[in-house]
Amino acid sequence: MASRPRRSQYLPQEIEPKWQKIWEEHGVMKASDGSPKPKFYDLVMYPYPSGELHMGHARNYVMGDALARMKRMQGFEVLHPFGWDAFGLPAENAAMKHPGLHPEKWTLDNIAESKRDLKMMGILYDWDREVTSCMPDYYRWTQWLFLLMLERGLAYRAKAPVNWCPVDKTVLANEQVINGRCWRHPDVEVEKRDLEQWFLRITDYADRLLDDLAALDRWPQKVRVMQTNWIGRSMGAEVDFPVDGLPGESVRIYTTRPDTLFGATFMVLAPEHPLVEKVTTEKHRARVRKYVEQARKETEIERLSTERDKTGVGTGGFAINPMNGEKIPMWVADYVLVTYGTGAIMAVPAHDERDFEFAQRYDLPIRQVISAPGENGPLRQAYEGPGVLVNSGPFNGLESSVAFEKICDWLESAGIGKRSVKYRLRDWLISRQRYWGAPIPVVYCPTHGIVPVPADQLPVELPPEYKPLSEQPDWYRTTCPIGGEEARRETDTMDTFIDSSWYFLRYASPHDERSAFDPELANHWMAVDQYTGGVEHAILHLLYSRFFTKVLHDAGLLEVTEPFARLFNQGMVKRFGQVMAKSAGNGVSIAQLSSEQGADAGRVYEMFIGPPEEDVEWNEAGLNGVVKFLQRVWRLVLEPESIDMEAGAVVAVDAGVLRRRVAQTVGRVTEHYDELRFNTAVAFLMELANTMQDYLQGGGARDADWDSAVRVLITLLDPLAPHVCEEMWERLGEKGLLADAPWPVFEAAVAAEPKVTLVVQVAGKVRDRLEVDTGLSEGDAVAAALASQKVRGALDGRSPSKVVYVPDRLINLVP
RNA sequence: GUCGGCGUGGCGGAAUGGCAGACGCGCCAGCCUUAGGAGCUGGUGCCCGAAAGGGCGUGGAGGUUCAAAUCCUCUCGCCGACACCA
Repeated sequence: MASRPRRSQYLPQEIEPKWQKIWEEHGVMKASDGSPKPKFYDLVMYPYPSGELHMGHARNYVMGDALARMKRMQGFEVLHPFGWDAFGLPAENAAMKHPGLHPEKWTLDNIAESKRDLKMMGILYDWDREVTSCMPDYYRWTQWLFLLMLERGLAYRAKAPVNWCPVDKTVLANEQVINGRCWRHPDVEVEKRDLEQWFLRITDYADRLLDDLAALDRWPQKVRVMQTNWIGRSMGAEVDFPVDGLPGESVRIYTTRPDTLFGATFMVLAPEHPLVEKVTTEKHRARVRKYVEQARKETEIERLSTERDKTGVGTGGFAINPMNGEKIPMWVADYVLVTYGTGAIMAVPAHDERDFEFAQRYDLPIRQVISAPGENGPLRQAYEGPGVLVNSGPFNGLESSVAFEKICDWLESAGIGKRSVKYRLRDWLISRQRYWGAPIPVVYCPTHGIVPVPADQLPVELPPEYKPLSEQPDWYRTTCPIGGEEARRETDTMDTFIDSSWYFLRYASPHDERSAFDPELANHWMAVDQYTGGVEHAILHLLYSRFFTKVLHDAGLLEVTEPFARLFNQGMVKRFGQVMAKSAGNGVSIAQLSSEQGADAGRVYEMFIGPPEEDVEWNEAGLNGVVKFLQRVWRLVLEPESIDMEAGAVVAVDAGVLRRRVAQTVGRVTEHYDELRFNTAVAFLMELANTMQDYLQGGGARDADWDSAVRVLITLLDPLAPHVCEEMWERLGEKGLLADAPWPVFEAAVAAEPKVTLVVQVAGKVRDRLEVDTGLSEGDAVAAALASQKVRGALDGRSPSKVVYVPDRLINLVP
């Protein structure tokens, strides 16, 4: 140990646990429902409880925490809750791997571990409001919401093709099918089975889910585009094509290009289309059956691949094009999907790439009906653009967009077709043949059919034994709630995305035993003011939550129609070029960081490392830089006399410059925190620290200006490095967060830019400086300057080689 | 293929029409020191120059503007999402 007096350093290992304990004892982040303060709902996506956390997980929690702390200091009543998306497959996998381990135990153990790490990072949540989706007091209300959907006609049962493992006798998720085989039995081919499944009618809300996106102007553009594409609304027409030789029979097709109807040279039915058998002639029957059988076996993924050549078979049957009475051959091909539109299309090879490819392969006729600019002679590829109609009888000469409307009018008046809107969004299949989920609360009664479990009998609790519900007769045997007959419970559980579609409402009244949420409290806290989480949820979770919110609004239980006012997707943390993950073995453990550089350093570093929406690479050297910064702040605040003054500062910072820097920092840091631009906020704090150091080294007095700089520095840094800041407050003999240290306000008098200066330079020689009133925009200020006598004189008829607009604050900061 | 995003020093990145490279890392030189992965000072885009100073510079090519990393057109490269939706 050195005997020379050391500069003091703070020891995170000592002060961090100390403050974490104090915060917990004082319930610092508990949200009060009846507070007169304006509310701020700061939410991070609740995670799947995966156990020990690393710094990859920490990034968005630190962002959420920093914002919560700032908003609290700004006088908001902050709701910053946390919970666990606790149902799901990983728990079942763990249970299968370790016989005797129950998914619930595994899950709750993981939660305890994760929770410890969050606390170790100094993240403050209102733990009184913690929700855990796998607990009966939560899933009871998930079940209640299902019943609400059922009551409102939004839940229904229908047959759907599913992946079935014949050995496990269960349905598999798409992710569990590997090369057409069961993930747990690599020798066993997965079967496609049509099974009765539960669906939610999200398509009823397609228009509203799409149209309301426009109002979400504080969502990333990217997410709105993704949702728009996912919903995929298209405008077109349905048209009936009579089947030749089968009077009264017709095939309905859907097209977005009714203006190309005269170019239909064949028709294609999806293999599953109900009329395939009927229109097929005897001669073609065997081949068609074989093709249909083959198509059924293929997975969705194989079928939808564009890489693949299109295949199909002729049925021998013909349809009549209602526009011109022409007989066109009917084909069956798997590039037409039974689940979209009407499951049948008219093929217009001249104006559709896919039809063109198919026509070429099977030598089917191609007839151009839209003139392509600069093209004559036979088309070498499909022309999908707009143009003037040709070969289209009475509609020749019309522009395609006009023809679209005229032909639709004609179809409607002739009664053979109508305008139609279609979506690519499908209804939401929510039943899962899994144990670890919320049981779907219905009973099958031989007399009364599907009977919802009465709300006062909820929850339908999971049986204690971990075993498929369909193999637990003691559990599923029950009586009909209506007539008391012997009945059977639904043995499917719900998709975990249902759990997460409403958890943000439960936080408003987490212990309510009479309802899923107290409408009054939910209306008080909603909408979420800031929602932060990974972009991987850009579609599913965010779309489902929007759907649930709208349904609850329609049911009169919620005022808002959108749950999340502002959305932010943080980037991922990488190390050694890979995303930090337990499986990759490259995670920086929170426990270890905490015992070495400290949680504060980790927090500040992770915010400083790069733009919050970008992926960033963790590196130790950068972390050490932040450690140095925090230690420097510690010395500036607590022992400024230790700052070496011998060298003297070359740039003398006087009190005026210091004051100005302080005011500027308050303004910029506040603004950047609000926009979650933490990387630049940290840079501004470092600049302030640099200026303060220059001030001391230039012999600046430790007077009121200095004290105010110190106070501002600690306050602004507090949301990111709360432990060390609280410790500094205490050592200065002042109150910190616990006493609601107010957030500094940008002092308008100093902040305002009273003037700007234009520096005019001609040929690098002639210079002039001109002060311009503020109130003028930059462009106007420059124009005014260029028009002024003073500048005109300096220019002497030449044009300026350089005009620089310098805001006053910069001129004063940079001598 | 379609849609979206991004290209700036040795590195992470600032600057969203107004001093390009803030802030940090790294590196160079020096200081201090019972020596140390500590602290302090100065330097650090590239080229010419002893310096003063000058020239060039935000993937590339054009354009708009007094002024462009920023806006527009084309182009090259990387990343992401969707992917036969008729």
